Amino acid sequence: MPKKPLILVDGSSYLYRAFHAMPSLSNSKGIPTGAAYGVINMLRKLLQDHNPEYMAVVFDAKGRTFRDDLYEKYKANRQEMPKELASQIEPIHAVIHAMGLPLIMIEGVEADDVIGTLAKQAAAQGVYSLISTGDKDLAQLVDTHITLVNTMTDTILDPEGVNAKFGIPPESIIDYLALVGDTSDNIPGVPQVGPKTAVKWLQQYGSLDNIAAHADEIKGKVGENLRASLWQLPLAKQLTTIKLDVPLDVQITHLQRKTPDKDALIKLYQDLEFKNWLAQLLATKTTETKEEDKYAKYETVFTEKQLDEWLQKLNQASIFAFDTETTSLNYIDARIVGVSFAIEAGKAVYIPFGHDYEDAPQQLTREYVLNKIKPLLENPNIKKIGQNIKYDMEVLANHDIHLQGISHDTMLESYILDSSSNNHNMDALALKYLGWRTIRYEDIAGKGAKQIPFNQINIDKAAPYAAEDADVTLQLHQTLWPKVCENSGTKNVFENIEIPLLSVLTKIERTGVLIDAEKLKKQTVELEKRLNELEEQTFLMAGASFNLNSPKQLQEILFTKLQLPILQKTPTGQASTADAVLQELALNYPLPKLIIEYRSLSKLITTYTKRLPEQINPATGRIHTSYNQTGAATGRLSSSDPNLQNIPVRTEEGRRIRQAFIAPPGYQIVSADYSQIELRIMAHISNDPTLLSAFERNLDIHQATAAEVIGIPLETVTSEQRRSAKAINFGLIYGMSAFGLAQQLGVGRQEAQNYIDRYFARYPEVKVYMETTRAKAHQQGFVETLSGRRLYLPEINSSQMMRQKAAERAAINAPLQGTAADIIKRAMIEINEWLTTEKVDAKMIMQVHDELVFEVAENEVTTVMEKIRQHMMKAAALKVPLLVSIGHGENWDAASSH
DNA sequence: TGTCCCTGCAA
DNA sequence: TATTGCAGGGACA
Repeated sequence: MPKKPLILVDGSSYLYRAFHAMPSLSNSKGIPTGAAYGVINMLRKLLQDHNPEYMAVVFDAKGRTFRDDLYEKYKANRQEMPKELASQIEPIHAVIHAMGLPLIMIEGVEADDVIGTLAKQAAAQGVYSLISTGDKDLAQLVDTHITLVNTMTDTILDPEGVNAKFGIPPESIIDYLALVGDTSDNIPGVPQVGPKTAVKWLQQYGSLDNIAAHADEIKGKVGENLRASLWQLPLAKQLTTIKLDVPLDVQITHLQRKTPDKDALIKLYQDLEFKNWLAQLLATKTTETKEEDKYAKYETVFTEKQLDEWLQKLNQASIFAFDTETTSLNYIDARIVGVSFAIEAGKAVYIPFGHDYEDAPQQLTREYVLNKIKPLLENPNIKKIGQNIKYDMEVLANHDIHLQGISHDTMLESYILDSSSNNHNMDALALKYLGWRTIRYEDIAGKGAKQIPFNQINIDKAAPYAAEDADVTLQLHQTLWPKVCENSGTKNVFENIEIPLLSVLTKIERTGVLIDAEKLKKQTVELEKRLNELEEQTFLMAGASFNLNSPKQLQEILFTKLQLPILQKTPTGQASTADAVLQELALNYPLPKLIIEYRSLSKLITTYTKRLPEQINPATGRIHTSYNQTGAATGRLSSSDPNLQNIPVRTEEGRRIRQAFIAPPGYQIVSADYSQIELRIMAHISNDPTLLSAFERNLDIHQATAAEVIGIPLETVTSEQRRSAKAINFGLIYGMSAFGLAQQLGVGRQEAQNYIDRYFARYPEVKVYMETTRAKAHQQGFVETLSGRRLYLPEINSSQMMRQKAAERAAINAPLQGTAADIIKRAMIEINEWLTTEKVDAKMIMQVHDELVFEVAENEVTTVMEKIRQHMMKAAALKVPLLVSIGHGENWDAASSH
């Protein structure tokens, strides 16, 4: 017989509670997981707190119960279980099984009845029970042997606890429930009798029967209600009474916990994407398997003979994974310290040659190893797999090795499968797809200020880490590649866009951009002078000095000290001091105007004029950005360190910064951008005749839109009307609402709605596109670009309307933004191909979403510009021409045709 | 030192 | 309560 208490879990009550507590949680594929998370979390806590020997998790079975037979309206107003909840039941049951916990469902009764029966059976044998539930109805079961615990709130109810909480003993709970009723179960109770009255009566009369016997004594409307309800109280009592004699096959002794099936749990947590629990599980698993077993098949190469043996194997392989270890994360400064290779899963080699810490063992020299592996890495017929292989290509290029045969990058494989994931690093992928907890860089190099570069790391520590990188990369590829191939669109984008783009980006990044640092420094001095003036004026006007860069202090001055009206709050409830707010306040007060100017100048200085010169690499004299190929869910690139995709352009002072992006002597900057590419894609996809025709006739699209919507001739459109039309055209791309458009235009909601209605009346096929895209997204859970790039929308069927609407807007935007991204990426690949094979004296130096920037030899500018235009135009065949505007000049600003 | 918040730059 | 990004400074743990 059990010594510890028997734990009985009311699974169904937690299921509903968890579902409503976190309805929006879902995994990256949009499968809801909130209820599963809640229930499993509760179970884990229970196991941790009590470590029970005997336990059962009880759920309601499907179908009718005896209560439905007693009372036909029982639970009549309860809605059917939501789809998002129903779909989680199976995984929850699977997890419970994998945890080794007995799971019970009995048809014809509810979970409560099973729990009651088991608890009473246990009590009869002298065994204590702890019932874990969120449902107060079970309080009727509490006695000397039975206690309730709410695992979510950590409250425990024993007989005294019930008395303290309800004011009545457990024996009275049934009577109490019958009096009060239960709307969710559709048990009526006595009208106007709530917890207070029911307790008062029970304290006075002792029981429901005695209350009924004295019903005449109770005065007033409540007394009348009681007398009118008397007939139904016996039934109510029957319904609320938990059955204690359910025929069960199981004995208490059958409820012993079994050993958890860790592999099954790992698989389930992977699917549900419960990363923390997964990591914990793997951590315990790793300590179980001996370290030396895991890394036994990794080799470290110290001799020429060893190297030759590996080279022979690698040269015979058709495909292998490899990784470089370097002195720095900066791809320009990085020097290679060692390389690792893997040809078959589980086996890998690390070849160190640059570890130079004190007492480092004798290694082969860098020159020797690199010379040996160069032909292998440059052989296009031997395919290579990497993780973020762009980085490896760049550092290899630093040593004059030009990687060929790049066929796969596991980071890109992960991205193409799920672009909305924000983490495609190897450790995360290994955990997600292989259930493998890798050695982290921090584990061997330390973190923060104490981190040491790879060349300082002991080879004994570095070798398993480095070899594992190659091994994991290979195994990830083996897992991910079949998934990529499942869908032809996904495979197409991977093979024809993302992989070929790698070499292009490598080249752009390594080339870098030339900056006129002196010009920027001069501008900094000028701007700082003006900034100081503004600061002085502000303090004078505000009557106090404060930190203008601090929104918190500024808010204090504006809204507390000076009592300006609060027009808008930030998402966290603070009074907003954002530009739009200050603009409006500036109409009535002088101070906000100064702050607006201060802010814009401060931004220009700190982010651009001061910062950019600091980011010039001393070795090359140029700025080298990083393009992140997996940064944007829609398929766009992103740029960082520094971000060259948000250089100012809208103001004169901002354009001075672009003037500092210059060409070297004998060269010119050429800038080419797609004109209205997203609207053109919209015309193509929607097939709207009016929109198509406007582009075919090469009209000013905003002017044409204004003419259509207002119903006036093209030439009579005013600039104000054009501005409104431009706002609606942009809004379309973003899946706008009437509210958003109203805000943008500064008009009323109704007026904005009228404007939208008129737009859709003139462009009916655009409306159809919007509606079918929304419907498709809801139905399949993802949207696609013209090339077949997918974007999953996990929240498209969220029960929170806000989230659902946001997902719908993303669904409308993604095919447009994503197709544009696909097109310019194709253009980059074609242009790079042409520049290389024709040995043109021109270099691609930047990409800014719909714009490509080049450095071109002066004497070739005209011909090169024409070629670039041709390549960009034919990067996609749409029903409308892809117009490219192109210009050249001494600097980026001058080259932009504005 | 790391993280969140607010703000603002681009397409 | 319009899409996608990156980054700086302040505030705070």
